[in-house]
Amino acid sequence: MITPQDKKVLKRFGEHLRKLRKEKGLSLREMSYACSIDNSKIAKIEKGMINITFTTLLQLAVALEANPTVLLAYEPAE
Amino acid sequence: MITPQDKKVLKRFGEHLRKLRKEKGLSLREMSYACSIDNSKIAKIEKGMINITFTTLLQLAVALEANPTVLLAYEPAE
DNA sequence: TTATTTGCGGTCTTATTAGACCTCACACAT
DNA sequence: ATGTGTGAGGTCTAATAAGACCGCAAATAA
Repeated sequence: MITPQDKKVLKRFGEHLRKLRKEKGLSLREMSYACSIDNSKIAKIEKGMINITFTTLLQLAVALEANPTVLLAYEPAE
Repeated sequence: MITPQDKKVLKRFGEHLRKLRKEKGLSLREMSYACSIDNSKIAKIEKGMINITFTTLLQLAVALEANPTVLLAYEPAE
């Protein structure tokens, strides 16, 4: 069950991910290629539409060439 | 699809989680109570049997009273 | 011994992710 | 105007996480 609370959390994470991707100068399709995740899926993640799994989280880190912890290093929803 | 590679990754994460739980001095049931995740599920996570979602990851951090990044701060499988 | 706790694994249903593909509108350059 | 890249969503199937419950064997306590 995906609670309204979760929605906010996922949305916040999505914003963070988007920021990281932009900083890295990647387009959705470029990032898609870099981590083998469909670009439409990445867009959904950034929009907080899906609750990604652990392995997907690590894949994203690969594309960003960053330590996975970076993906969780952000201010939670205020 | 859950590849053999993923299996290793999840197993490694499970070991790390288990270590964190032990350090915190929690039993599976205590932790279960602390984050509202069924104890049988936590056992499976520690055994690397399931690929948890983002929100579940955050829930685990709650039980450990730790920053979510701590859950990803470990040496990946060698 | 007896009782309690603990880790662990199985089962079942439902909700949802994964994964692949497609379409569209918009911007910008050619 | 034509082509290209981009963000954003929609659709479909198969795989699987979520969630809740149960039972058991070994360890621990009483």
